[in-house]
Order: sequence, then C-alpha cells, then structure tokens
Amino acid sequence: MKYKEKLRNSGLRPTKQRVQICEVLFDTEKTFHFTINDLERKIKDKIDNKISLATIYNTVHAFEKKGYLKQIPINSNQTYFDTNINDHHHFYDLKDGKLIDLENSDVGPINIKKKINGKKIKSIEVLVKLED
Amino acid sequence: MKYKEKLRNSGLRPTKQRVQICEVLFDTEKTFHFTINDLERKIKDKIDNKISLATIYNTVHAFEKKGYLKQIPINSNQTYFDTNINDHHHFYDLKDGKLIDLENSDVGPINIKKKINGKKIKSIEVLVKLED
DNA sequence: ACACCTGTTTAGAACCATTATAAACTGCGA
DNA sequence: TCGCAGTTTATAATGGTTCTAAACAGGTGT
Ligand SMILES: [Mn+2]
Ligand SMILES: [Mn+2]
Ligand SMILES: [Zn+2]
Ligand SMILES: [Zn+2]
Repeated sequence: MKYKEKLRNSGLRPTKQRVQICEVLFDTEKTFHFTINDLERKIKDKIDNKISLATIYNTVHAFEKKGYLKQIPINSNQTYFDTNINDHHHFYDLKDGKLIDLENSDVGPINIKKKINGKKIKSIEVLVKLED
Repeated sequence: MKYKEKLRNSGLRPTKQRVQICEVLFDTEKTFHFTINDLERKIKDKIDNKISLATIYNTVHAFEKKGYLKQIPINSNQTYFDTNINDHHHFYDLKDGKLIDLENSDVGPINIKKKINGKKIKSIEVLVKLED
C-alpha cells in the first residue's frame, strides 16, 4: 500500500479510514476541488464501510497541515479544498460556483513590489471571477 | 445630509439606521476592512441609539449589492468586507489575521492568458499570505 | 396634516457548516 | 500480549449568518 508509507512518513498512523480517504483524494488522474460535503458523497460512493463526518474533517485538516491539500481562498458558506498542491490560481464561475484551475503559466509572473517589514510572502493566490 | 442623496439615488430609503451606518463606514479619511462583528462594535462606539444585528447584516448586503462595499475572498469563519471599492489586492497576515491593501500599482498588471468560452472576467483579486 | 402603502427594522428563532466532547477502538512498540 | 497514545465515532455545542413575522417609518397622494 503506497498510502501507508506516505502516512507513516508524515507521522500519521495509517488507519483504514485515512488510507481510504487517500484513495478517494489521490487515486485520480486529475486533481480536483471539493467541499467536505462533496468528499463525504465521494466516500459513500467508493467505499462500503462508513466513515464518520468527524473523521472526514479530522483527516482533511491533518492532510492540509501536512501539505497534501490546500484550502482555496473564496467566499462561500463552505470551505473549498484542492488536491492540486502546486502553485496555481483559479477561475471562479459565479454562475454555477465552480472552480477552474489556472496554471501559473496561464497568469504569468506576479511581482509584488510592496514589502512589509519582518514578514515574508508565503503564497500568492489569484482569484479570477467569471460572469456571462 | 450627503448620504440621504446617495441612498435615495440608489433606490434605498434613507432611514436613520442606514445614514448612521454610512457615517461609520464612509466618514473616514482612510478606507478599512471589517467583519460584521467589527462593524457592530464601531456602531456601538459612535452612535447612541441601538441598531439591530439584522439591520447591520441587511444594510451591509444592500450596500454590497449597490457596489459601495466589497467582500474580500479569504478563508475565515467570518466574512470580511472592504470600504475600498477600487480594484486592489491584499496582503493577509496569517499571524494576526489582518488585511493590508496592495494598490494595483504595487502588484503590476496581471495578464490572464486562458479564456473560458462564453464567460468574461468580472474581477481579478490577488491574496498574498504573509508569515514571519 | 392625514391616511395609506410599501420598504425597513427588529427580536428572536432557525439554519447549518464546523468544532468540541468523551467514550470506544486500534496501531504499534515494548 | 500489554499498554498507551493516537484515532474514530456519535452526538452535542458553537457561532456566524439567514429567516420570520410583527412593529415601525419614509414617501406619496389627498
Ligand atoms: Mn469557511
Ligand atoms: Mn463567510
Ligand atoms: Zn485548483
Ligand atoms: Zn482592501
């Protein structure tokens, strides 16, 4: 099991639930964006046993802390996560609430000229809102 | 009263509460960022009568819809609003949760190369996360 | 000034995503 | 195999936001 290794190396016990959530999140060709509710449904579809909602939250937060998932800064009543952890940006379609990846090369270099004393830049994220 | 005009011209009745909220939001030298909770406290400080929380929510949403306020896309348990409605970007200090304006000129032009069929760009917002 | 209509305010309840709780369970090293 | 710390789980609690419906107040016409 490839995920057992990954989890152990991260200091996370490779429990059955975590490995299964890994399979749902990372066994795909393409990366994707999801809410906890989306993930809950994906899990129900793909596995037979039940995983409690609390465990889904716990696991997503653990994976986010380890850098295996990213939160997407967006105004919504639910938090959006991304399995694409490369630096990249997003289109946000206001009509249907869907996110679309913008590769870094689709946006070009962003040069932040202002500096804040004693602080350094951790990330730069661009959100491009779309309308019809 | 300058705000009565502004409100009437927007199709909003210039009620006592709306005018007072205008004074709290727009009578300042500098623009600022706030949550509903921040605004509630500012209102308590500056005016004598009480304005209900529901009215604060209603008014902020009405002003946002009219374009007098903007929401800032950010992950937080509370929604952040901005009295600066010019196109601009933000530093987000992860340590203390504070937002700092980045003028458009501080970031330089952003060239979105990817196009989505039938959609046009409504806004481009950059969030620069800061750490120590 | 008055009545009337409709938009607005209000207290409080409801909503719902998320987090906290605490008891049962389990991976894993001794 | 034991024991423990980490994890899962059902369930409750939290808290920002939205909803409800009754009271209130601009604005218009008379
Ligand atoms: Mn959120
Ligand atoms: Mn929000
Ligand atoms: Zn993405
Ligand atoms: Zn701003």
